[in-house]
Amino acid sequence: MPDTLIGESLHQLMHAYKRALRQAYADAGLTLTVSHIRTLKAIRSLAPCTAQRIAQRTQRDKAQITRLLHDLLDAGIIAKRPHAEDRRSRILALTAHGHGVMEQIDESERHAHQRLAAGLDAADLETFVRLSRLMVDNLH
Amino acid sequence: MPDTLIGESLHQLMHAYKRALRQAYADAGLTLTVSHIRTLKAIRSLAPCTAQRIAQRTQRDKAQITRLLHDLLDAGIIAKRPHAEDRRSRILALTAHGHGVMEQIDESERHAHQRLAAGLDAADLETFVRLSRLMVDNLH
DNA sequence: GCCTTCGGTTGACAATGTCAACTAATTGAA
DNA sequence: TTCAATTAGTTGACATTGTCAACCGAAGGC
Repeated sequence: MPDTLIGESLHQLMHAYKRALRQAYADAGLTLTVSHIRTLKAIRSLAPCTAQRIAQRTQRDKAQITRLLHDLLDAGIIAKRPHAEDRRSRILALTAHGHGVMEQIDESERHAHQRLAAGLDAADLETFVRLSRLMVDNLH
Repeated sequence: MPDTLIGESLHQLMHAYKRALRQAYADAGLTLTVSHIRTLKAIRSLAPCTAQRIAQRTQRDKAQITRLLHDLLDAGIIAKRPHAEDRRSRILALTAHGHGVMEQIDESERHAHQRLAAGLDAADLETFVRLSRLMVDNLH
């Protein structure tokens, strides 16, 4: 098994996946980028949460998170309130509007994910995720 | 199995993998980017080949390929010669210097790949690649 | 010969990623 | 209590990666 095969497979899959996502979002009339949407999913999943928590979850640079959050706040998709215990931090959550946007996102991704997983059964998918996780953990 | 789990796993794995690669290249004193190196690997694998072939293999935009090839030609890592049958095209291959650089690249990646695959056996890796390929094909 | 398609180039811009410097807040040790 | 070290988030600057368009000359098909 040549090492390069994993790397190349990953690159190609990532490109293809992102392209599929972008197409799905564009088809749904969503103007948000993959990064914005990924951040929103993290917020939904972690809500209520802080910027730091999102950065940890998504393994992204806090500077990037700040910028993405700024856009999402401006768009009224998320809202912030003070953190009860830490004045440096804010608590973030989806707005009602944001919940609607998330539904659009979920709907638009449905097709992309169905295509991605066509012909793969639940065990395959679970294996893929499990192996991915192992590899991520290996690199941390 | 929530759809978002695959996507999020992929994002995280890709980020981690690229970071590991960049670190490995930097540690080896290589100044080439992940994209340059990926292009070189394609050339080595396909040599002799054309820009178009590389673009196909790596699923990248031909404009990007042109730019990357330009850098690699400038650095003397690859060389070009006329295409026997198509005056629009050139045949590309690694130079002797380029072969040396590739050895450095392989050496530097060794560690990163070992870490990536720690605790995974050959069957796991093969499964990962197989599933990745299936998914890429699904999206094309 | 003519028209369409194609390989590669260049331009322009968007998206994503990294690192540094900074401020204000928090924490923990003395 | 004090103070130094650390931390959450912000801003700046720049690099890397990705997309799409326009273009030119070459190739291919009718």
